[in-house]
Amino acid sequence: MDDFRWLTPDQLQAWKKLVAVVELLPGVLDSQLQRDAELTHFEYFTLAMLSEAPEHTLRMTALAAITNATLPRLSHVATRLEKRGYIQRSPCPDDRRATNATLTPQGWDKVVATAPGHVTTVVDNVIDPLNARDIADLDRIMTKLLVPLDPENKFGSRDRP
Amino acid sequence: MDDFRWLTPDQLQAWKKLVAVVELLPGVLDSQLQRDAELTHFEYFTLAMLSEAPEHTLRMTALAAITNATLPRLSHVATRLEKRGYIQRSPCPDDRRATNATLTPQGWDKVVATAPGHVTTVVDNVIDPLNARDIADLDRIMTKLLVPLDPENKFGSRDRP
DNA sequence: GCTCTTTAGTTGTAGCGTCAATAGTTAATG
DNA sequence: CATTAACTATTGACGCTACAACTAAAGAGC
Repeated sequence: MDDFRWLTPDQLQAWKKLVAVVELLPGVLDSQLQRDAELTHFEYFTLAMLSEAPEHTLRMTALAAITNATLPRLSHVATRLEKRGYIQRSPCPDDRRATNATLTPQGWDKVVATAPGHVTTVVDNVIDPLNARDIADLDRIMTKLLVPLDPENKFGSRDRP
Repeated sequence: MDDFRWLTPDQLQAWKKLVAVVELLPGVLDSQLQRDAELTHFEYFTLAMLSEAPEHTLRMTALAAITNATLPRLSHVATRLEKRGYIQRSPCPDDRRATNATLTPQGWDKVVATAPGHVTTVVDNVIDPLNARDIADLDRIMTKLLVPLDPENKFGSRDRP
């Protein structure tokens, strides 16, 4: 690490800043949501993805995919969200191995009540500091990064909405 | 979340991709380091920052700053790293409240041995997918994001190296 | 039809991070 | 000076995630 530079100075600098953002951003999102809604960002994002799904329902595997989560992680979170009455799980009729997760009316209300504060946090911390060109560049760069991070596009992160 | 768009489609898309990267990148870094060196990325980064410091020594607060960590987090990590013989803590002579963390020779060896594999992972997942313009854009955008994420520049993330 | 493999999901455990509380030290105020 | 406030660091408890092991059902090969 002393006299041999593995990354160029420009690369190293950009990398360190990316690391800083990756370390700091989750904390900012989590603490606002924890304070205002007693939800982690991942819990909120899970509810939000269900709220955008047809019939507010997705199979666990599909939900894990669009939330970029492993199945065990989602399963634990689903247990907690179900206990709190925000979602309900039911066996899938088509495939008896599968489970459907459905947003309950209370879950919908929770998303509706929580969204404004969360979006404000996102706007303040991510959208407002950037102009239109920055947003376009950010999108382009993140798309490129997701190729190796998610090689099979398993999580569908690179799809258009 | 249905008929009222809080973010424009472009903003929403860029935001979702940033979230995906923030969720996926730590796992990729952690699993390589865990597999090859039994180190978390944060542990490695902590050792690396010490390896670049004068006399391989930093005060806990300063170390927490450049690693973007809270003090309790660093304190726990320091306990583990000290037990494994990679760092040593000693009271600071100048300020009896303060503690200095110093990289041990074994800690230095660990960094030297671990760096190549880690850098390869970074290159494969972050540097190679991007061209020079992307790197410059990434640096510019991350710098802007760090303003609200780290308002007082407490962590020094925006400083030149 | 019967194995063998793959897929879907859950559960338990161990490890890491956050938060609140604490102790000890220094600086600021009157 | 004496008192209060602010800073530095650690600790313990609790919650969340990763990993491995496991159950159960669907598909593949013969």
